[in-house]
Amino acid sequence: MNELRDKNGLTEEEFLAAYRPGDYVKPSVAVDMVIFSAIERKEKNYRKLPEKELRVLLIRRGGHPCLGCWALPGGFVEPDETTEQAAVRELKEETNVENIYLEQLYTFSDPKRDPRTWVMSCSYLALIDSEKVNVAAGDDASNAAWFTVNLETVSQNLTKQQDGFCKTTEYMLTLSYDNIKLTAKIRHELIRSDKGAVNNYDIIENNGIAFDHARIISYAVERLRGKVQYTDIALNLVPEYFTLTELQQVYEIILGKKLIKAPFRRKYGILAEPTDKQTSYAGHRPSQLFRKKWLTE
Amino acid sequence: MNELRDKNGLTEEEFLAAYRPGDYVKPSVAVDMVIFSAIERKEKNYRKLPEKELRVLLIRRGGHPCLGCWALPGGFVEPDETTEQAAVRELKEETNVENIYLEQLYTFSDPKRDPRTWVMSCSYLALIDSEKVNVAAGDDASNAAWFTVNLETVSQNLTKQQDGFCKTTEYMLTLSYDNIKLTAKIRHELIRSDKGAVNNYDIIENNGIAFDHARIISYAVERLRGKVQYTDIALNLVPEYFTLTELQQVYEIILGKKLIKAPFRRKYGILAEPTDKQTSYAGHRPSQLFRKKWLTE
DNA sequence: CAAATAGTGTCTTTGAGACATTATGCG
DNA sequence: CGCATAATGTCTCAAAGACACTATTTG
Repeated sequence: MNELRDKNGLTEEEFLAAYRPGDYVKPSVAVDMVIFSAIERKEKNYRKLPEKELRVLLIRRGGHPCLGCWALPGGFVEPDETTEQAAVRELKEETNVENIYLEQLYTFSDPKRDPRTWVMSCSYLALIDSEKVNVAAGDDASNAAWFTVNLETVSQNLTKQQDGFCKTTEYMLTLSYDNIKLTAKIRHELIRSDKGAVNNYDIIENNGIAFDHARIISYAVERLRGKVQYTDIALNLVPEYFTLTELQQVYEIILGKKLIKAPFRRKYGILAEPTDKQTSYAGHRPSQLFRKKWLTE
Repeated sequence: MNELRDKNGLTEEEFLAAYRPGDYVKPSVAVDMVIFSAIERKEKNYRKLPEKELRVLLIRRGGHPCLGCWALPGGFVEPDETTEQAAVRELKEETNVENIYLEQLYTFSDPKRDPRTWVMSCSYLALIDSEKVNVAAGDDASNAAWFTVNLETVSQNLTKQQDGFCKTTEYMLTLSYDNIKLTAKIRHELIRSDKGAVNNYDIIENNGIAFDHARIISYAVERLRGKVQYTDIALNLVPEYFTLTELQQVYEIILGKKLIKAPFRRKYGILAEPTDKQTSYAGHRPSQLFRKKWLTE
């Protein structure tokens, strides 16, 4: 607190005591959580290992707008909390989950993104391991579901311009659960030149995904794809004891491609600490179980 | 727009027509811009190359709160614009700069970060090349200045815990301009375990930097340090024609360390397209001039 | 010619990619 | 015994780090 006086002769203390907020229009600020998990699909052949899938938790909207559509869990930020605290609180209230990995993703602020009124969304990326998944959304299970996530590039166009370029990429996001299939096509236009960088994202098709949540989910997948390669973030998707093959599967479903075993283990084996436990009765050679070894730098 | 009716029998159209925003307390949302540039220090020895410094544009506050302190340029978001559009508008209004690189940084939302009222800050990282710097803040030059940025780790403490660790790092941020020296010490506590990841940032000392802007600037430096290594973002800090040594200097001041010439050119030479121009009368062998070659992927 | 930087060559080390080989519990 | 996966060895290739050497303009 400083003692300087402003042009009205007030100290900071006096100024604050006299301060009345102006009558400006303010936005509502919500948090939306993209909660991912790596869940095993049931395998018919008893000898084969189950395959994992990347899933996201969605909640079916029971009221307008976007009635019947599927939306990310979320809620409004309250005046005595940070957006992160709001995310933690909503996570607990809405999905009954605590103590999971959470990081701020991006703040979406298109004034038309909510048809009701001006609502910004500060989005969070959350990761939860497959053992905690069953707990999630226990209360309201009929309106919550773990959708399998698929994000694919469907077309790309590159145009060179003077001093830069323009690249247009179209992504198809597919979310499936039982016989429900939600899709969205997103167009990303990137213009790069001496005059700055412009990123335009547009949802150009949307089937059943509420608000701009298709865009938020796509953004989250991209963030996850990037960070998984140079951080230990993937450990949050794996249970307390895990095999290296399991960890590799997590990488494969995030990156959307098969990886080769030996180099994978060389690179990401540092994330795992061997234990004396093993898997058993798997119909083939047992596998050593590991524990998480978080990177400290 | 869907035709489903909600529990009150309304279609979405009817619902929206009847919609009245609730009377909840809402935050103000501001944008704050961390505008960096790489500016050459005057060199006394005519033969020596000038050295670059990483600088950030700050504006001296003329009113409470934080009267007399130096703050990031910024302003409030208006109801018909995105935060990005607000950043572009404020940049033009407040510093008279257009067409520069801009990317969203982070949304800071501590409800106490502004002593007046509840104000969130959606911060942006902006980069401007040294040739455009003179224009910046032309109107209000006496209250705007390019401060030299220094961010150093002053201590680090690592404690292993069950299933994870806790790391505490203290950073010293020093901003200097003429004989003005602003400093802040920031403590970052990172707790990582099966129960999630917690990041606590606290400003534990602050001399002359407004609000939580010391934290925002530190965050921006870290983002820049990270991104410079795997993107072409550094090109935004270099003029239309530049030498590879100049580009290397930009990397060096961002990363805070000397780099070796040959490997630097192998790695980042792809960002530069040779021209037939050269520097001249530099007191030593002239250097080839390059133009920016933006990465298209 | 000397100062100072420009620009290149190359050795070493590291690590990723690709593939092959050996090992082993289970039914 | 054979299925399916576990675990490791090794060759190749690409890139980073480190250092040395040559080239060139200017005062």
